[in-house]
Amino acid sequence: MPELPEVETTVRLLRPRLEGRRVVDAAVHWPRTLGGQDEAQFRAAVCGARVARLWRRAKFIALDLERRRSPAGTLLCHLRMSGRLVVEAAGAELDPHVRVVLRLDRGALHFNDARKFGRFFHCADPAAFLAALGPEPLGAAFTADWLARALRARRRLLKPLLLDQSFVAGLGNIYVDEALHRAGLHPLRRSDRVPRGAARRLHAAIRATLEAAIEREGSSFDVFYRTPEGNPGRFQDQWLAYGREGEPCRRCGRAIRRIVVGQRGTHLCTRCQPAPRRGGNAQRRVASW
DNA sequence: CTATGGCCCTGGTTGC
DNA sequence: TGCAACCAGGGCCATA
Repeated sequence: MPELPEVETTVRLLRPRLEGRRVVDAAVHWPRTLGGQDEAQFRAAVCGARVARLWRRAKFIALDLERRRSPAGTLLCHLRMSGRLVVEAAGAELDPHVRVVLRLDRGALHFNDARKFGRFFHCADPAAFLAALGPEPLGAAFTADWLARALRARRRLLKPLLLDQSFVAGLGNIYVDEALHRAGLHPLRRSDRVPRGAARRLHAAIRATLEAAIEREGSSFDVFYRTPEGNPGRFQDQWLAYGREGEPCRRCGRAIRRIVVGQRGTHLCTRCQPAPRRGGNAQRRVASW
């Protein structure tokens, strides 16, 4: 599943092939990819524009567009589960899962998305569109101190909170499990009961995990995620918890367990990530008046 | 405020 | 062997 490291890898590898290119034509093969936007308006917004800059915010890939050197809005792409962006040679054969094609003055950008969850949005003001997102975990605003306070300000289970893009933006199921293992924190811990020192460990773990994953161009474990050059990522070889049910914890040797938290498969070491006191998952409702 | 569950989708896996 | 049922998973929405 493309999460921050996979999206960052996509942006980095796509940048030299996209920046400076002009969109000559747009074909939408699966209209729902536009999420309700009018297809004709979308095509009009994109065709003839030049890709001035490619950037990332959370799991969104953003293409700043220009016409005659003036801003012409931003195309935001979200890969969701199975989306992939690749620049192909002009006239390249169309894979049956390609949902959108932006024909360029040199080559063509193919949006391949088997599960059809990915989305393309054209918007005039991306900052407004992205305003509801929490801080970038690799950005300057995401400090250990901020995280410690933010955890205390909420009363959520750790894992669902870290998956909440309005809390921190960019983590998904894999990297939350990885970061929690690295920090030695149980996914069912309540956020407001995480001590300061543990919050600092979590902060460091999130950053280290993401940086290491970017370094290895993300994680691939099924047919879906590939870099824009067609290569699988290499971080799956270094997973500590995710996808390792029954395998020994790399730190202590105990078998990794899989539980379900908020409908999500969750992987952890019950020795390195001790369960919270009194169950933790049960929201004990105390009668009060 | 927080939690739960449905929905969107399809390819891969599991079960019979 | 063949086929149906099941499931994962990000984000969003309605409901409790």
